[in-house]
Amino acid sequence: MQMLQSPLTRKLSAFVALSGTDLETLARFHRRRRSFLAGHELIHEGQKNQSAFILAEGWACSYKMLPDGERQIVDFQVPGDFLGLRSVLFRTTDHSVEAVTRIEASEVLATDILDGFATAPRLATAVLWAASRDEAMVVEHLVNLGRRSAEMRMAHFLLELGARLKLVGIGDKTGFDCPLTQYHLADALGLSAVHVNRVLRHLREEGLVKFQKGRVSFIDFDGLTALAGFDTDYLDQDGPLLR
Amino acid sequence: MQMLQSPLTRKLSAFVALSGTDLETLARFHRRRRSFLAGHELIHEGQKNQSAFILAEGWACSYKMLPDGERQIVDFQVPGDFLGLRSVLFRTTDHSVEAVTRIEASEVLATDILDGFATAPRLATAVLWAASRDEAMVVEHLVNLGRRSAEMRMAHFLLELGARLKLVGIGDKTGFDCPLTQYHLADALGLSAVHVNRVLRHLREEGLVKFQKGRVSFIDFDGLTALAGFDTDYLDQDGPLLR
DNA sequence: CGATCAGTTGAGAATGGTCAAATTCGGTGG
DNA sequence: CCACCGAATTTGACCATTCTCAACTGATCG
Repeated sequence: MQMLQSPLTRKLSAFVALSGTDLETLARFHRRRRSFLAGHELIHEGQKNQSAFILAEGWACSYKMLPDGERQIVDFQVPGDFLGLRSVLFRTTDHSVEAVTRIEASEVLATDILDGFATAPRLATAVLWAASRDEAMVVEHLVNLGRRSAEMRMAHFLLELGARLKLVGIGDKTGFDCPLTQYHLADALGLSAVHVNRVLRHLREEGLVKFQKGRVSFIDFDGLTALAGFDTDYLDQDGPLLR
Repeated sequence: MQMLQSPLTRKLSAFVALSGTDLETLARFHRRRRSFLAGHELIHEGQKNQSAFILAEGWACSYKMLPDGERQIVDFQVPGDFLGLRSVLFRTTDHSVEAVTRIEASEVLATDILDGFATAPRLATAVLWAASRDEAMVVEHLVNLGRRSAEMRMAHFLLELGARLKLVGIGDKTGFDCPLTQYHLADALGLSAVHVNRVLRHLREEGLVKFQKGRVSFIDFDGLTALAGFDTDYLDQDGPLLR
């Protein structure tokens, strides 16, 4: 089985050196390749026995709807991220996942994961690490919503996305291509779309970041980092760790 | 090893029927019993190789501090909950945990958990479930902060705590004893302590819920549930599941 | 019996929301 | 190539939720 290094492999390798068995098991997660159009809902809140996916190509977002029709985006997923891993063990899925762009993803059943854990313990640790990292991002997002101003939220959000994309080889310190609309940002940051627009303008006028025509450009990276109080520690991605 | 059923055992059993081996392994997690005074910080953000704890008695809270000295409480822990499980695999811990009351907890090392996973796979699944459930609560909390008004946040928060405590046998439909101050609520809900006070007064005047002298009393449970848009699905606690 | 900490209340300010209307832009059909 | 459409973005005016500051009450504790 000779596949090019998948984004997930790349990400996990940044945490732990994977053995041959690990890589084979991981490769087995990548049978059942699927592709979905932008806007398609892969995972439905309230669904029973939902399987998970590994995102290979494109962007997705996970969210919850409220009774009044409002939406809160919990996180965006980029290549190498799991979709729906959290509630693979739940009776009913607690959130939905939708393709933001056209995406390519591998479907993974709950049994694949649990069996894989039994045969490749080091991989299990790596997947646990990835899940912990996802949770750490959700936690940081929560802090963002609870205690930061609209401007800091936006700055922090763009910096986090930049850091995550760098890890999978998309984008660099100067910026990244970003298919999100201002409505996506609003639903993620707990703001109105109108205010998102104002915040983006202000950050642009301050000479910190630009978000135009589907590209985020960091103008003053350090200034932005300082404004956001951004610290990459919670992403835990400073070179491989063995244990 | 014949110990009375610990709150964690009780909680996990609500998810999966544990075998003898599982229970023994679980019991081994409960060596290294510690006790801490109210206010003690058990887990420090930024610390390396921090161990985790299982809370047996009392309340704790996990939080992050911001550069400007503000605090965001991510979650409260009640008996049966893990403390610091998320970053047991991280180089540096991404959050702090502090005892709200005097607490009793068992210290668990990263190796205990990983070795335990190898010998008791069903227990591993149960712990993964518990971790997923913790994450689901953080996600619901995030939705709370992003898209709900102060009043709905408070209502939702009190209902969730009530549901969690019922699962471990503390409190019931009429209410529960609650050692939190209004400052705790403020830091958890992303509000000022002043506004927390006003919101509580309003909920009391509406005849929905009372929080006085360390006790939360549900007056109109259904009305409160409707106001909050509270749905227990994400807690996934409707009777045991085998698989 | 001060001291301290949690809770309570009021007045004014600020951040961010709502509503409504323009403007830009990428596509699409003629 | 051009007219047109819908979606995304932009801006203004006004409004509301929540914050901040400040003062006061009440309980607890040495």
